Amino acid sequence: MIVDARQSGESARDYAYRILKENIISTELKPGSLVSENETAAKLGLSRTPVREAIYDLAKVSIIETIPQKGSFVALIDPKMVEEARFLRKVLDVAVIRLACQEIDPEILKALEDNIDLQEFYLSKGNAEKIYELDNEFHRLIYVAAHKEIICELKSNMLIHFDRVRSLSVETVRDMKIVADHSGMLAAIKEHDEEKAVALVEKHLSRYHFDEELIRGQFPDYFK
Amino acid sequence: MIVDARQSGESARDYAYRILKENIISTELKPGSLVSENETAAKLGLSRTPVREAIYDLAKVSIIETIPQKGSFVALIDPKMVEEARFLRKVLDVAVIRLACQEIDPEILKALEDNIDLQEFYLSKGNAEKIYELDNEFHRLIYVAAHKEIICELKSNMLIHFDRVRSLSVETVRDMKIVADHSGMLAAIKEHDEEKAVALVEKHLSRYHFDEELIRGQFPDYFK
DNA sequence: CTAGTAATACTTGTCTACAAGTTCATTAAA
DNA sequence: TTTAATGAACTTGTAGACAAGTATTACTAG
Repeated sequence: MIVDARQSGESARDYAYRILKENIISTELKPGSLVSENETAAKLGLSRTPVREAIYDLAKVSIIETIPQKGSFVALIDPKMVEEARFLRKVLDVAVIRLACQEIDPEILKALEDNIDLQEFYLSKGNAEKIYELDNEFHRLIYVAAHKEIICELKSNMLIHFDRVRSLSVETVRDMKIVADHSGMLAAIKEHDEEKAVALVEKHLSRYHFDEELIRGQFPDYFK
Repeated sequence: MIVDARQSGESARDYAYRILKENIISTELKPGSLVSENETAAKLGLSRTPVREAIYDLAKVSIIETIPQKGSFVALIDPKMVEEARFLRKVLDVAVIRLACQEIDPEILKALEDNIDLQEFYLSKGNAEKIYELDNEFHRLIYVAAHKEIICELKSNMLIHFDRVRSLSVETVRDMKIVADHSGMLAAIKEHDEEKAVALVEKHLSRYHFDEELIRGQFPDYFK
């Protein structure tokens, strides 16, 4: 497990959650592997309590399965679960961008514009990691524009299933297209053009195709 | 706080969660009131740990607000939050019933039919509480039909905001209409008629109108 | 050598104790 | 009387111990 430092102001629980989530998405913690509360607590320099809470959070969206008196295990990749995550994201993203098209706060609009400027900057630098972060933030801002922050949070938790298979996929160079998609969405929001925005969201999501057979061929043990 | 007995096979954590949720929805635990971990644990005959975990779960959907070293408080009614819950329910219910219309397992269909028979039975008996339970179960079954169980769970958690204001509303006699709505939805699913089903879902949800001014007039202290 | 059993080393579930911070009431001083 | 300080009684955050259950391993009996 890769453990980076605890950020200032981060509670023990949040710290444990962040580290576990990162390691699950990257499959540094392999699907099916045991995540012991004691062992994790020791590695993070915490007691069991906050670690236990973080594990429980992850279990709530079935990315960890806890079996009483046996252990907590990173869930095997379950195509059904990946589909639930994909479905949730699509349904909510579409519904939320419709709201954003209807009315948007100038401040949020500014934040979206700044975000895209940064995306283009890092695209020219070829910094994929930064684009990944900005991508997440861009979509979150649309939820903020629609005043649906809690829903965004719920979605994020579920998205772990999706992000994990994404991280296993061969990363083709598609950052350019992603940034262009975002640009188009922002334009649609400015023009209050719901249909255009929705079409773009759907196109955008289609770029993250889950090629189950391919990944299953490479990592058969990771699957349910 | 009204505490009924712990069910067999129910973990301490689940028990605490269930009791707290019921008391929050019924406003037996008043908006703004303190929910002390120690006090709750004592009342339920548990230790702090499982109670703490239950409180944390509720805090995740902002129905409880925990302030470190100060306390955990039942959230005041926040119309924004009620709206987020309503929005989530509508968007998901619509998306999910579309899937159910496309394809439905005969077993689930049977369960839906049985459920409606029971609804009609209890309607004739005038048993509102049973209808409430069957109502929840009916909608859950549609999620099961669409293979979206986890999403259903996430929605349920958020719905607490919605259910709480619903429980504060004067209960007009509308059970009849609700049961009829369900009947219509089932028919639409059988006929694979998506548009009809969606129209019914939207009509159905419109019956749960949140009359903010009315409730605010009656319980001004409960609001944010 | 094999089969069964007992010990052991794990796991999570729960409980209790302590640490750190907030609030509020009481008390003492001006 | 008013005001400021102090301490008691709360709160949650974290830590660690014990209980109960499981799986493995080593050992003993046949």
